[in-house]
Order: sequence, then structure tokens, then C-alpha cells
Amino acid sequence: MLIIINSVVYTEPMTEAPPGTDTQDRRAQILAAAAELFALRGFRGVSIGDLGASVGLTGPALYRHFRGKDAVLTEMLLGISTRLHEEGTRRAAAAADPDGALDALITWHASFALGSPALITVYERELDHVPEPRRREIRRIQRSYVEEWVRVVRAVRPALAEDAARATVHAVFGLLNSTPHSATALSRPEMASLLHRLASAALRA
Amino acid sequence: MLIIINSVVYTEPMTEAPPGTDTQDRRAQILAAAAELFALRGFRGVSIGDLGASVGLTGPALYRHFRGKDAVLTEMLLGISTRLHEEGTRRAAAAADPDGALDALITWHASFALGSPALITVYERELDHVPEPRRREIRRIQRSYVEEWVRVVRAVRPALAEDAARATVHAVFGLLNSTPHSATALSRPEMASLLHRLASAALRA
DNA sequence: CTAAGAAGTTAATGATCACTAACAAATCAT
DNA sequence: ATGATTTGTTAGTGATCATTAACTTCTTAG
Repeated sequence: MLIIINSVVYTEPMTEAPPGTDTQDRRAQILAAAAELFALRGFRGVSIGDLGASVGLTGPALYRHFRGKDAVLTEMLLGISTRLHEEGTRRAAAAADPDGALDALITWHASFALGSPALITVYERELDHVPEPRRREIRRIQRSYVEEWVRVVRAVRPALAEDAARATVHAVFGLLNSTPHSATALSRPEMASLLHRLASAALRA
Repeated sequence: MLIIINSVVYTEPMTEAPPGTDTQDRRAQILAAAAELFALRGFRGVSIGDLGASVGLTGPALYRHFRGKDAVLTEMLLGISTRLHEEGTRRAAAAADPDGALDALITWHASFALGSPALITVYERELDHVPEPRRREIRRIQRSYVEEWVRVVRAVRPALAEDAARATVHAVFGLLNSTPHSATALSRPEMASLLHRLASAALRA
């Protein structure tokens, strides 16, 4: 049914909201859909219209929930970085000894990468599209996470120089984060166990 | 000096071509500059104008050398894939035994990634922007390269299942290709040797 | 010398896109 | 009930950009 007022045509509003459309959920819903799209086509390859359509809205509706396209990415990356860092630090601290802490970090990062391939892809690729000063803030958190790994690695291998430890950690991140890019025939537990073995071998080599 | 003909103003042409502007070099020159720009800002973040300016020309001049922006990326990725595959296969074949072949592959890939960080970045990230059917062609070559690695890894570790070997190879590519993303304090030979140790440990774990 | 082709230039053209404006409907506090 | 706030809509707007057109200059073969 169409309603015409002042020569403008409107479609009749939906009498019932679709499930999951509660006010409070919208931001999370948009963030989740945006993660998939950004991972698939890149930040610049996704339009505001795409973003809106992915949650059943038009493009401009997005501005009721975020200041702009940048803000969606910023909040996403801030969330990922914070989660990686906080949970990683928490798990490492809960371990009995350095070896246990390193295993905890590997397990945590691998499970995050395997469980949220879209998020880890965005985390790896899209920081450049976050405007300052938030970019700097996110980088700080990322650096803290790396430094947590470096501390644990050096606790396990005291002979390893700090520079070499940092480069090793970055390389192992590359290894763990590469998962989403390779469609694998392995099941998720198989993949988790394989990644853990590979990362552990590289880190303790 | 300005020349005016039919009310149109022209700047006087350069009397001498700048160095390195030989006809035959232009395509290579554009490809090299484009690799840096694509690696830095992504395919979509680089305009035709940027591409032209990076070699001292205006944007549209590019069309005298390439069919379009896509064609620059296509040729770049075809070149990278072919080089990786051919030289990798050549070096592996020249090795005395499987262990030597694996070391040769690691050394080759690490030296390529360290020596051409822009190319390896584009190789990793921008294939999606190549239009079909060339994308399929490039993927075929990439797959051949991966399968060469899988063969060699399984020759060294016959007990490893093919699926696991392929997943391992992808993960090690992630490790080796991560170099450009981490500004490291290590010298290049140090980095090469570190990467070799890490990759070798992961592959032979 | 000269004509033709190669390699530039500036100036459209048409598409896409982020964001804003103006308005409508739904919700919610009083 | 009702007025304010929230959340949505459609319709611009201005910027950017890939590509093409039209024209000029350089080079080179004959």
C-alpha cells in the first residue's frame, strides 16, 4: 500500500519490527555486518549503502548510530585491539609459569583468529583508514599486546635479544593471522592444534 | 615561455627528455612506482592521477602504456606469481635432496619478501581487484607455487597428510610475508636468517 | 624534408559515493 | 492523550575518479 502526502509517495511502515531490531542492538548489528564486508571487500570497497543494506536499512540510516563510515571502523578496531590485549594479558597472568603463559597466548590468539576471521582480517589490514587521533590510540593498544608477547617469549628464552623477540612475535602473528586467507580442508580443532604446533615450534626454535 | 594557438595556451615542450624516460622503460617505470603506491595505500586508494604523477606524467598519459588501472595491477601480479613459481621450482629442482629443496624454497621466498616488500604486499592483498579471466590465471600460478612447496614438504615429512601440509605451507607464507608490515630494528641479513630459522622450525616441527 | 605513429597534454563525461536536508513514523515520558 | 525524542525514509549536493576526446609535440622511417 502507498500513502501520498504533499505529492510525496511513502510506503506503508512495517507494522512489526523484524527480530533483532531492538534499539540497543543496532550498533552491534551494524558492527558485525560491517566486519564481514570490510574483510571481504576492504574498507574502501564498501559503501554506506552496502553497510545499511547489510542490516536491512538504507545508507543514511547509519548516521543515526555512527558519526560516519570512519567511526564504524574505528570502533571495530578499538574493540578488537582491546579484546586481544586484555584477554591475552589476563590469560598469560593466570598461567603457572612462562611456558604456560606462552601456550596460553598462542591458544588465545589462534582461537580468536579462527573464531573471528573477519575481525582479524580487518585488524591486519584496515588501520590506515582510521583517522587520527584514534589511530594512534589503537596503535598504542596493539603495541601493548605485542610487548606482552615479547615479555613472555623472553621469559621462556632469556638468551633471545629484545629486537629478535619482537620480530619473531610479528612473524608468528603473520602465521596465526594468515588462517582466514587460506580456505582449508581441515576442521577447526585440527586447524587450532596445527597452528598451535607451528607457532610453538617457531617461538621456541 | 608560453605559446598561444587558437586561443589555447601551451607550455613550451621540454627540449630534452629527463633521464630514464626511454620509451621501453616507461611500462617498467610505471609498474615499479605503482607497486609502491598500491602497497602503501591499496589499489583503490591510488588514483590514475597519482600513478601518472609518480613517474612525472599526468594521469591520462597512463593510457598510452596500459589499457587501464586494472591492467597495471594485472601485469604486476602476473609477473610476481610467475617469478615466485618459476624461480622457486628452479631452485628446488637444483637441490641435492628434499631437505636441500625445502631450504632453497625458504631462502628464495624470504629473500623475495625481504627484497621486494611492496610486491609481496600487493601479491598478498590485491588479487581481488584483478578482473576475470586474468584473476583465474594468476590464481592457477599461485596454486602451482603452493603445490610445489607441498610436494617438497611432504618429501621431507612423508607422514604429514596432504591437507595438513597445505595448511602448514599457507601458514608459513603468512609468516614469511608478514615482514614488510613490521618495521624491524634488525638488519636485512639478520632478518633473513631469523625468518629462515622460524620457517624451518615450523615446517619441520 | 616530411609524413606517420608514438607519447604527451588539457578538458569533458558519467559514475560512484559520503554526507546532509527535510520530512515521517514509532516510542516513550508525563 | 500528547509532545518530544529516536529512528527511519527519500532526495539532493559536491567531491573524486576512471576513462575518453581532441589536440600537440617528438621521433623516426623513407
